[in-house]
Amino acid sequence: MTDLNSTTIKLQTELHERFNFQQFRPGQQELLQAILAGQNALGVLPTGSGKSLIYQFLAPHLNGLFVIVSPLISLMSDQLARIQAAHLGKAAVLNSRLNVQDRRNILTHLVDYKFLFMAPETLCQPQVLRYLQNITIGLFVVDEAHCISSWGPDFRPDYLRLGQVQQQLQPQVTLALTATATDQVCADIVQQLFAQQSVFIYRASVDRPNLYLRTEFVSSDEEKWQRLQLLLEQRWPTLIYVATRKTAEELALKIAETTKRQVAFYHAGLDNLARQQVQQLFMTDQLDVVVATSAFGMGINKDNVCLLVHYDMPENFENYLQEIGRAGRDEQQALTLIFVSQNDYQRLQTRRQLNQIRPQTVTHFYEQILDETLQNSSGQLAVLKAYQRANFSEADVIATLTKTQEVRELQLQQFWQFLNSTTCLRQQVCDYFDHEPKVIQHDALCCSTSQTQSLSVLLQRLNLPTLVAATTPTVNLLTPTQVWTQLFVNLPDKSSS
DNA sequence: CGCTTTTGCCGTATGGCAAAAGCGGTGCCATACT
Repeated sequence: MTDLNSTTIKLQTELHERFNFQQFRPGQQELLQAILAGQNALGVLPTGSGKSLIYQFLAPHLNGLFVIVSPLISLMSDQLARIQAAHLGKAAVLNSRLNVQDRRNILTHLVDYKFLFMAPETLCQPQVLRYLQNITIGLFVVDEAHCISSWGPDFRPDYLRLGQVQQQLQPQVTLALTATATDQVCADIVQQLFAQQSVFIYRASVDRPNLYLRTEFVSSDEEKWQRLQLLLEQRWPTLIYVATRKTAEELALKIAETTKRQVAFYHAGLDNLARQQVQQLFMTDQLDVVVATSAFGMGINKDNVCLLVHYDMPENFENYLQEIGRAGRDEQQALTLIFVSQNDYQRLQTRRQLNQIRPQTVTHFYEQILDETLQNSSGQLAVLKAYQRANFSEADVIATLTKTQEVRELQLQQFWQFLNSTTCLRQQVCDYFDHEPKVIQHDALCCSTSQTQSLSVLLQRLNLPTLVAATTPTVNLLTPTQVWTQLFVNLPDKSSS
């Protein structure tokens, strides 16, 4: 007891002295204590709760290099910049954007570094592994660890190799971090990454009391548009999620033409410059509305989004939670609204069936038989090639994909049931994700099952914070109108494919 | 799967019609090319 208390005080003193924070966010201290005691750990902590502080804090406490696996280059650069700005230790990013010389310099001087960031694809390269196996790894961190479950099977298979890599690297401690994980996803992470090793798990609740969750039933796309217009009368920082790049562009254009909102679209077909411009304009409130695909998300930290609309529904709880989580980061009241349409549900159903990789296709790929499906789908081919690089057997690939497709199907059904249910939506979100049962305060400002009220009445009651007068544009930034021109010039089909 | 959009055919100015095509979103990496 005394020991624990004195450790607590020491940690808090250090937090204050090194980082100038008064106290830990929930989970940080528990995870730190477990790791300092030599335990592997899995932390499920909400976005913005300071996950990266954990490994930053540990730098002076554990010998050896900290290897941090991150899914996106932009996230790596972000973290690198922060560590360098705060002088927390020598740090580097390893990825394909480096030239041969820089890459070799890093790999041959690994002992000089404290933090090394990279994507799983880089980490899994035999050459990289050889260098890493020759030095002491103090901490192995898998950031956004839910990617093991959500991206591993049918998008980025190298995520499935992290467990094997972890065993080869023999780090002193391994830490997995994520913001969203059900019991099943936690089990996946534990099994894939830690196998037989013991793991300390800390899980915070996913509940966000300042988010109002609303379902809005519609029978046509026209009806969506009618209701969206009501929401765009005020100057609220707004994020609209849609299912396709095409819809993103078309809806943004429609909004620009018919409302007073400053708007842009955002999807992965835009080049880096355009993406950065949209992000920056949105961050600085020079854009009111961004219409985006799921490309808009990880690593974008705008805290005052108070209206978040799912114009098209996502295909599962996991994506839904991640996406509504981008509203109300400032703890102010925010409205999240999802259009529920039978058509959209059927579209998702048929698309999922169409796009799944069939066992026969896998067999054809492994036996090098020409397969029509593969010829028509470069995406499927890329996934299979990644599996092959990772030395998966045909049977393993088929088994993994079959299981994943069953899971995806179930996830969609569960999410559809949720949207059509009449019990508290926030309660259901917690029931779905949280490990510990939690009772939600189900008041009038909770969700659309609370009481029937029209959209306009609800908007009055919620009293969302509107933006004040437009901020003065920063020098060198394009004005939104120019962004428009720019974005339409950069339409994806011209440059790619 | 079933619906919408594009293409191809006539044969020569414009449009009508049927057949065919298309049909998602997330990002690493490597390779081959400037």
